Amino acid sequence: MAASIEDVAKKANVSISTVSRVLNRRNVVNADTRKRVEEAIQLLGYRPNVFARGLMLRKSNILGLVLPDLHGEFYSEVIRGATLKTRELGYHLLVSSVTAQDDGHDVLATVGTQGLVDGIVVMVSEMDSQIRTSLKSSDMPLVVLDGDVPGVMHDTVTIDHHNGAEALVRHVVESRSTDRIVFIGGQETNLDTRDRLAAYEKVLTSVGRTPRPEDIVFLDYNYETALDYASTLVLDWAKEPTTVFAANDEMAAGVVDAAIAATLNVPQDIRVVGFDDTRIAQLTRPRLTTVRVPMADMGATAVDLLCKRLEEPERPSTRVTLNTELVVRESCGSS
Amino acid sequence: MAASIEDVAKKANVSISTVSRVLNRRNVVNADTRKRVEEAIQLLGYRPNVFARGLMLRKSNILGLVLPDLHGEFYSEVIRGATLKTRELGYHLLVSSVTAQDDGHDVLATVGTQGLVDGIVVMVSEMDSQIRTSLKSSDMPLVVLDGDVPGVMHDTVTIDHHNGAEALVRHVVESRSTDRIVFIGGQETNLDTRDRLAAYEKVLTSVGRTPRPEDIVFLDYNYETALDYASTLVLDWAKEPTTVFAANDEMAAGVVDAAIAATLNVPQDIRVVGFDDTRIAQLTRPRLTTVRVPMADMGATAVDLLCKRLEEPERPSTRVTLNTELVVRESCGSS
DNA sequence: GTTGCTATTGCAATCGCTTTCATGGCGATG
DNA sequence: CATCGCCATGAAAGCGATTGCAATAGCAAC
Repeated sequence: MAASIEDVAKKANVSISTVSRVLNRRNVVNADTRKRVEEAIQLLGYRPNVFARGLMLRKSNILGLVLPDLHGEFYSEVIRGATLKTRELGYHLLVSSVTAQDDGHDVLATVGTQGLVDGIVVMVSEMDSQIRTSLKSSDMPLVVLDGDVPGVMHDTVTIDHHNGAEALVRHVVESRSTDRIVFIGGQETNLDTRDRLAAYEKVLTSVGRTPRPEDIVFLDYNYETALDYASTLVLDWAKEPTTVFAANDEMAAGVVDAAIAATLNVPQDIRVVGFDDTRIAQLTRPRLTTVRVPMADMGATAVDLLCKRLEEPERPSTRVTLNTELVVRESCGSS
Repeated sequence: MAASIEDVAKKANVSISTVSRVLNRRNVVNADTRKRVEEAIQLLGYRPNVFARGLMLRKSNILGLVLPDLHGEFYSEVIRGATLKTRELGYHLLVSSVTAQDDGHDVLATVGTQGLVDGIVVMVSEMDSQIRTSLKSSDMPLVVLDGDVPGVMHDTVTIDHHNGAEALVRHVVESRSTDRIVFIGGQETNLDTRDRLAAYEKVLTSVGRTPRPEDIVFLDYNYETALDYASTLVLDWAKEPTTVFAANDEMAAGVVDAAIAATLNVPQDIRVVGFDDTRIAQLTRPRLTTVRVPMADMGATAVDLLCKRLEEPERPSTRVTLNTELVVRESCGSS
């Protein structure tokens, strides 16, 4: 049985109040007394009980992180950034994923058991997610990663589109002005996909071209799916000058592999660009032109924002936009 | 302010004891009463306060997961498996990483604050890690992932070497009996690296060959490092029939890329095999012969084991060995 | 010698919940 | 009709901290 504050008090010959005071650096405690208490603490290896503490303080020092699903490098990096920052700020991180079946069935149940976490970082990748409604019924400090939850007060971390998606499409449009550009997204309801598609349409429109519905398709962000899909179409695409814009690197890699399997040359016969700049982007041959997304930074920034709000609950809600960067490699034939 | 048990009691016109009883399905509560209470709970959206509960029960329903570092797909998958299983079993998962600087400075402080977690899953990848000593001073239920902590009672999840590392080396030795085999490990103190090296030495010895020190090198599991390292040596290697056995796929990919950069052909001029069968293994050209490691399974199994122990603290400590599988692709020239 | 401060420290209430023990009601038994 | 035992429920004692308030002591000022 671990030592309690009472054990410490006894050993140091003081009351528990005094022990608590030296622990919380409150009202001055006499130097001698403090020393005695500290020795006792040391001696007994005493650690305050989180529960008792939380009960009084109504604070757990635990942050919740809810991700749509924990697949691939993207999420891995977000978690990594979040973990490190959490640690740095003296908190703990409770990670939870929301699987498809259980679409936000109850985020609050997962992570929001009364008092368990002081606040949460949520990545809501689906527009119509039930997470949103769950979120509304809570008044827990909230940071939304790469999205928005209308009707709920929260801070936000997003990535900029101007230097990212738009720059990418602009790059393609400018260097390959005659190319047909095929957009391959993740799920149609996915927010990132929407944003990237919006950038695609915006840039095309800005140069006087009209996005064609048949050039836009929604898959699921996976390599295999993109590979399968592209396999049947890649020869068609290659009949005219075409660039494929995949909403993430995995799918881009799938397209590249489909092209290669069809004995096409990338970028000579067909061009491919991806998104995220994960490790994958450097491993395909040719390497992928893509947009670098500061994945770990996103996690870290979200945690940072959350902690700021915990310290100062009344601060106006903020939105931090992280920079992305166009990374030109060989897969788009213009490096 | 969230509703407390007392609010529920009042609304249902019973005492808090009764509310507590219907919550904990203990001694039979009269059906009518129970119904009244349940309605009140529903109505007020009452959720028991974790702290008050934990204070009495000395149980948080939180599991800790401590990983050496949160890089790459390997860890991402472990976390994924662990999260899902944790969720399934009704627990929460607190994830923490141990960075190099802070080498297990105090795992217990990180994850083991008095009572915060009910037990932990630890991946100790360094042999001399201070984590080990930290661990000894705790008597928290513990599951060690892919390793061992002598002197501390714990359950263990490992991967089998026979069907994995050894099969891989055997495959190389048998299909390319004249090849020099270069082993590229992660850090020399890393347990996985030790295991894979052991397999390498064992198989070589078993066929009457003597492992040569100059064929064994320790890097850091990273693509870039392996790329740099291999760049300077790959032409040398290629002078005689050589297969490079990298301790993970990332390094293998680095070697492949170094070879390609040197205008060598893989597998004609030099062969490369990796480990883990991460996504990367399918993206390199040629694709990597490697060993499939059930990464998500490892996380899930560890969590499972931990929960079993929580339910039955006195059960004998167990060791679960997960199967790995040789995956032969093109990079080793024998498919 | 009182009185008034200040610096320390202790007492006790409180947080929300679990659980032991006591109580009251009631049908069954002798 | 008194006794027993069983059910269902309430009262109250913690669990281990924090913290407002009271108490004590030492000291200066009048």
